[in-house]
Order: sequence, then structure tokens, then C-alpha cells
Amino acid sequence: MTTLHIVDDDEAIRDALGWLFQSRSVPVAGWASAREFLDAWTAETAGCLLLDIRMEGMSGLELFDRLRAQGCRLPVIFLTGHGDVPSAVSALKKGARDFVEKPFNDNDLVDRVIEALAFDAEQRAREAGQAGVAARIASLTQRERQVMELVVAGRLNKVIADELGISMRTVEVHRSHVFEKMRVKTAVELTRLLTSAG
Amino acid sequence: MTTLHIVDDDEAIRDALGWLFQSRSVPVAGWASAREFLDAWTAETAGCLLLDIRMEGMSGLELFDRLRAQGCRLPVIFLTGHGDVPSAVSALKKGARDFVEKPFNDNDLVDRVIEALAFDAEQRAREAGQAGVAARIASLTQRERQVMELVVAGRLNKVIADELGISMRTVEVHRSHVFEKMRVKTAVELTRLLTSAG
DNA sequence: GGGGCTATTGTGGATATCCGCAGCCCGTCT
DNA sequence: AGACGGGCTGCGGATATCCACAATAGCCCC
Repeated sequence: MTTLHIVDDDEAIRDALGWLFQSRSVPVAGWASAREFLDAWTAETAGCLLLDIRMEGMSGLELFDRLRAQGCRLPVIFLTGHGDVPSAVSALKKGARDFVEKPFNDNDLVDRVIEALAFDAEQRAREAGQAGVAARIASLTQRERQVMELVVAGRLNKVIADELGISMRTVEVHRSHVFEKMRVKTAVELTRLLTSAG
Repeated sequence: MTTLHIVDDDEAIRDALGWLFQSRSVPVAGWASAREFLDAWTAETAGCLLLDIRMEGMSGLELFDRLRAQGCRLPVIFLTGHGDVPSAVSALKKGARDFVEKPFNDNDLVDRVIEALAFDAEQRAREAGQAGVAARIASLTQRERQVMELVVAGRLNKVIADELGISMRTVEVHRSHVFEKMRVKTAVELTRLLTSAG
């Protein structure tokens, strides 16, 4: 679910933030340590992260680094009591979404969280489309993938046959299988599908 | 030229930074006020910007906003004596490249500037390619543009003829003109050209 | 009025693409 | 052994695309 995940080792703060966001209809989950969230997180975890920087054990910054290293793309908002400019700058340059100092303004923080949630939702919608394409690509045989690459590179069947050392007819067969599996009807559609998804 | 543009109303600082960067073989230009740079800047200005935040008259932040509003994409590094976290965060979120507090470490600053210069060079190379494509598109007639869009959308000539209410032969002629002017040989190449440039 | 650009259409032929029908080889799983 | 999937190939026909040659028409500019 699309949830605000609050990671802070201070229970009082988690509760206060929990109340704040629940009163604004933002679903909240609380985590008492970086480790806890790091272990619980999966690729399906949606929403955004509100991360205290200073915590017992693993710091918020370290959690952030580890999450990114594991491929987590969740938008992260740092929360800090005594933020220094260099760490804020470096966090943002590393891809954090925001950096907020305590004491914060309730409305301001809520706005930033809602922005981040919307961003995550959009990002997920984009990636969902790409994942569908990736699945179709995965269903291709190796030969079909080879042919597809050459088709998308703009080669004619004749040339493809030559490059792969097979007959034109075989290329046509693979090509048609590719179109079918990728659910397109022309090479142009295929190209759009692949270049938009990366 | 790819130059570091230093905007600071303190001549002593401009000089000091000038020496620092010239000693590292980084071409430097100094500007005594935001207004001066704002007036002198053109789309051809390459390199990066080192911007003091607190200045007489227009502040660095305001200059930044105005430049972006005018379409300037130069990477900007802010330099500030007493940076507060919120302004650093907001500058970065608005697209500034970096935010450095004085006193700064010489080597560190030089590194950041060199990074920014490299970024600008890459960005310019990308845009140069896109500009070439844009110029070719501009050389098309309206009809040719219409046909091109439908071709890139994956439509067959027959369908295009139908949608435009003209004969297939005419579509073929336009299509061939498009290929010629866009310097491609197949619809797939055209599609790649247009989807990569946006 | 003539020249140039754009848009339009036709004829006809060379290529390319799209497909169904058929058959062969090979490795895997049952 | 037999079934199945993947890869390879040939034949032939329906479509589509690519092009040279040829022509008509409106518009703008010199």
C-alpha cells in the first residue's frame, strides 16, 4: 500500500507524526529502527519514507544508502534536529527527495510528504508499464531477441538474415513471433515500446 | 567557451577564486553583480556558474530564478557565508547543482566545479544532437510533418491516406521526402530519432 | 509571365514484408 | 519411443513499400 513509513527511534515522535498524518488521511507505518525497515522492505513497498537522521545504531543516512544499494527507489524525506548544510546537500545530491529540519511546520511537512507520495505513485505507474514490457521480452527465445534487436536497429530482413547467417524466411518467422509476443503489429510500434522503456 | 562564471560583488573574493581556478587551468570570468551576468548571458554561454547568495541588489537566488525563467540550463553552484538548510534544500530542489558554504575547502570546490563543467559539456552535446533534429523537422512542410507523425505512430500508408483524405501515392511522396529531409532510410530509424530527442 | 515551392495523383515495376502450408533436425521431458 | 518446443528452410501468394517518370494546380516572388 501507499504508506508513509516513519523511521525514528523516538516513540514519542513516531506517535506525534502518526497522529499528524492520520488526521490528514495519510496512511502511516512506524519503524523503531533503520534495521527494522531495512529487513521488512520489499520491492512492493510503496509510498514514501520519513527518516530521522540521528538514531541509535544505523543512522538515517546509512539506511538511505543501503536502500538505494538494494534498488529501493522510494522517495526519502530526511528529518533532522540539527541539520548542517553539507549533509543536506550531499543527501539531496545522492537522490533524497527532501530534507527538513526540526522543528518543522506541520502543514509544510504534510505538503512535502503528499508531494512525495504522488511522485512515488507516478513513478510506479511508469515502472508498471515497463515491467510489462520486460516480461514480454523475457518470454522471447534467444534467437527472437537477437532478431528483435536488429529489427529495432532498423535493419531489413535481408540484412538480418545475413548477419545471423540464416535464411530470410527464418528471420520472417522469428520476426512474426516477436511481434506476436510483444503484442505489436509493426516494427515502429516495437521501437517505440523499447525506446520509451529504455 | 566553457568557462567558470563567478558572480560575486566582492572583488577580493572574485580575485581569490580567479587565482584558484586559473591555477587549476579552469577558464574564469568574473561578474560584479547579478544584473551584469543576467544581461551578458546568451544561449551560447557554456560552462558553469558560481553564485554568491548575498549580494547588493539582486541576490544569487533571484538571479538563479531569472536565469531558469529565461531558459538558461547552466549548472549553478551556490556559495554562501551563512547557509541555512532550508534555503540550500530549496535551491537544490529548484535545480541548482550544488550548494557550498564558506569557508570552503579549495580542492573540494574545484572538484565540484569540474564536475559541473563536465555535466554542462555532456548536456550540450546531447542538446546539439537534438537541435540538429529540430532543424530538420523545421525544414519539413506542414503536410510532411503530418505524415511523419502518423508514420512514427505506426500507421500504414493506406491508413494515413485515409486519415488525411488523400491518395496513397501522395502519402508515399511525402513519406519519401520526410525520410530524405530527416536523413533516415526507414520508419524505424525515424522513430528512434524522434523518441530519443523527445 | 516565368520560375520555384507545395500539394496532389496516376502508372508501372522492383523490393520488402507478411503468412499459411509443409517438412526437417535436435534436445528435453514423459 | 513419442510428444513438444525451438530453430531452420522452401514455396507461393497477398500486401506494402520504394521509386522513376509524368502531369495538374495554387501560391508567391521577381
